[in-house]
Amino acid sequence: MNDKVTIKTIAKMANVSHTTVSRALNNSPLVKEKTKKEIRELAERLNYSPNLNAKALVEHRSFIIAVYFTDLNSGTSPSFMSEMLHQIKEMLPAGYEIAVDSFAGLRRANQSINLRFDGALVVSQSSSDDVYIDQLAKTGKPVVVLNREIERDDLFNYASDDYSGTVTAIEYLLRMGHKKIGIISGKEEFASSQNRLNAFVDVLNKHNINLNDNWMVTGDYSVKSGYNAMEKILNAGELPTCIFASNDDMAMGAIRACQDYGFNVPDQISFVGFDGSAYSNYFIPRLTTIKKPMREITNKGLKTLNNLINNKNITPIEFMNIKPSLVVRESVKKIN
Amino acid sequence: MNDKVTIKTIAKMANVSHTTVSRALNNSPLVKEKTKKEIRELAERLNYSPNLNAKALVEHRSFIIAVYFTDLNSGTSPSFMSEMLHQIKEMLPAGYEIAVDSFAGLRRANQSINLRFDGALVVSQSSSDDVYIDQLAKTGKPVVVLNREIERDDLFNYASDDYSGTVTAIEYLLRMGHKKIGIISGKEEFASSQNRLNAFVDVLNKHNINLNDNWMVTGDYSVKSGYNAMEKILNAGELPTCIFASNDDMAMGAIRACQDYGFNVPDQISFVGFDGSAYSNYFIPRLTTIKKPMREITNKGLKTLNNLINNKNITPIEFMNIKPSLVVRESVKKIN
DNA sequence: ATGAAAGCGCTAACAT
DNA sequence: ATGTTAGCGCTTTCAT
Repeated sequence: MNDKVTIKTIAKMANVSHTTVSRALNNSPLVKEKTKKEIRELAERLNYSPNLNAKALVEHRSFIIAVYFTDLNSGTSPSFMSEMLHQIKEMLPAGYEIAVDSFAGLRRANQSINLRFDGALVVSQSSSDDVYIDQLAKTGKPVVVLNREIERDDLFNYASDDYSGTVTAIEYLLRMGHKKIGIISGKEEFASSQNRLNAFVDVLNKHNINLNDNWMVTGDYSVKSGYNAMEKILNAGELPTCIFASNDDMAMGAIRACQDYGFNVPDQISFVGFDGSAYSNYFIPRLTTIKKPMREITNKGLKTLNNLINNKNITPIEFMNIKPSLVVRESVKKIN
Repeated sequence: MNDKVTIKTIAKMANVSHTTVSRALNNSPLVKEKTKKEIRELAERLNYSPNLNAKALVEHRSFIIAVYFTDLNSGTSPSFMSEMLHQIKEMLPAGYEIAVDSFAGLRRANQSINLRFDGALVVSQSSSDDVYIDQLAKTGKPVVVLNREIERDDLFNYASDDYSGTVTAIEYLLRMGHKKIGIISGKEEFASSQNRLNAFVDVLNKHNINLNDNWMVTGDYSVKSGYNAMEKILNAGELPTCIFASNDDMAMGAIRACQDYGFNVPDQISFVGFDGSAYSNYFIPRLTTIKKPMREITNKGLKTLNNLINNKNITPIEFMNIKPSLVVRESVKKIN
């Protein structure tokens, strides 16, 4: 255990002041090349690694990027989360850590946000996040909100256009001849659920198609909730010819329920999901779905955050609603 | 923006020294209750929040728990990862951050481990992690390795017993009358793949059942790789009556392939998976699988790490291989 | 091109 | 019960 090699250790060995060591290690032009080289070699040999706490204290930055999710164990699909973290980590400059946390966790523990971060990336699902987003914004540090449209114009914000994605889905169903259309909604407090539900209602209204209350049920975005929701529909009398599920996980659960109750998908009941999850293409039947533009959203967000942190920010605050796309596979049957 | 409220700000306002403020805020018994109360109220009112960098510098700890995965975008199943992070976050004392990182990321960027952490939790899949685990161990700080059995006895280590789990699976298949058994292995460099493959071979040998090379293929734990692997088996001539897939994701991909090639599962080909993933119970057919004891592993690991960090450690270093359990569902058919 | 000294915000001896 | 002082490891004036 090489006990605490600091710049002073190196300074002594190199017969220079610790100031010079600091400058050399930070590649300051003020230090002679020869000296720099010596010091660097020494640092390498001693396995020196700077004390980030000290550096952070004096530089007023922490080398930490906070990544907040609405909740870590529900609502946010695991594959979304892991892809997100991977992408963030890859795009971040070396030396930065990502601190993962959730607003739901803070709420449960009655805590406030941690103030030690240089920039925050919020993957928001619910307007209940707003109080925390506000706390983050008040720090004056760079904050970028992803995934959900927020009602403030002082923060960069990139989201997927859930409304238009749902319109695309429902219009596709109509084109395929469906008129009896049901919906399995997601968590009621999630903006995405609300937007998708609103779009669903609007499109059917626009086409003068009656809404059947029995065919409109609510889940919580989990596979199991999709299963339960579908059971309700299956037990309610007349059946719809197709279901729009607010996400792929619930669609899969619901299709499972159809199978258990002896209904063939898509012959008797068709399904459209939402997300474009990794499993959707391998499910039986392969799921027709609306693919969320995750990569684009994350990419945009991280570029912006990096710029903000490095003060390379010239662009004004921007909001972008990125359009998802329809992926046609096997779970929707064309009917006359 | 309340610019930098420090203990000195509070000290001045309360007409005490900053030391007293520090003590009061840390609930030292040396401070009079009345003074404490005043100071606390003042802190609250001023929205004071301690500078963790300063605190970390002087206390020689950082309030950061490092969580390392082998890779963030492959090998580690997303649902495993998100459940893990959730559990970790819930069990951690308030004020701690979790810094998520991956060894694969470090390798790609040619970086070393970050030294700013009070304890590290390693979710290891591969022996290629060992070089980094060694770096972590050398810091002398608490390190707990999860998920994979490591070949050193100076670190706490909790893993799932992949070998025995696979034995259970294969013996179940034999009991169900199967003799023509194939395997789809996971990433070759992953210990879990090797252990599962070894157990597979050993059990069949023990029962004097021939190994058929055509029925032994390798994937990479992804759904897609399961699909591709199964295609190979399907195209290779005589078919096995069942397949042991090294994880659920590959099983699902493989079943998808069977479906596409017109084979019924489980009537023509049976399947056993491994993991007990969230989707396995909703797949069609519901997947019979070996459930990894994730929760137990994570729980054990975190308790130990917490104890280690708080020096409550009396137990000697321990290694535990926790046994997984068979979950019988619908993907295995009994044959005469 | 290099060094001396100050200070970031906090805790901890060591007074009193 | 409270204050004074020093110091954690680093960067940054200000000298030289």
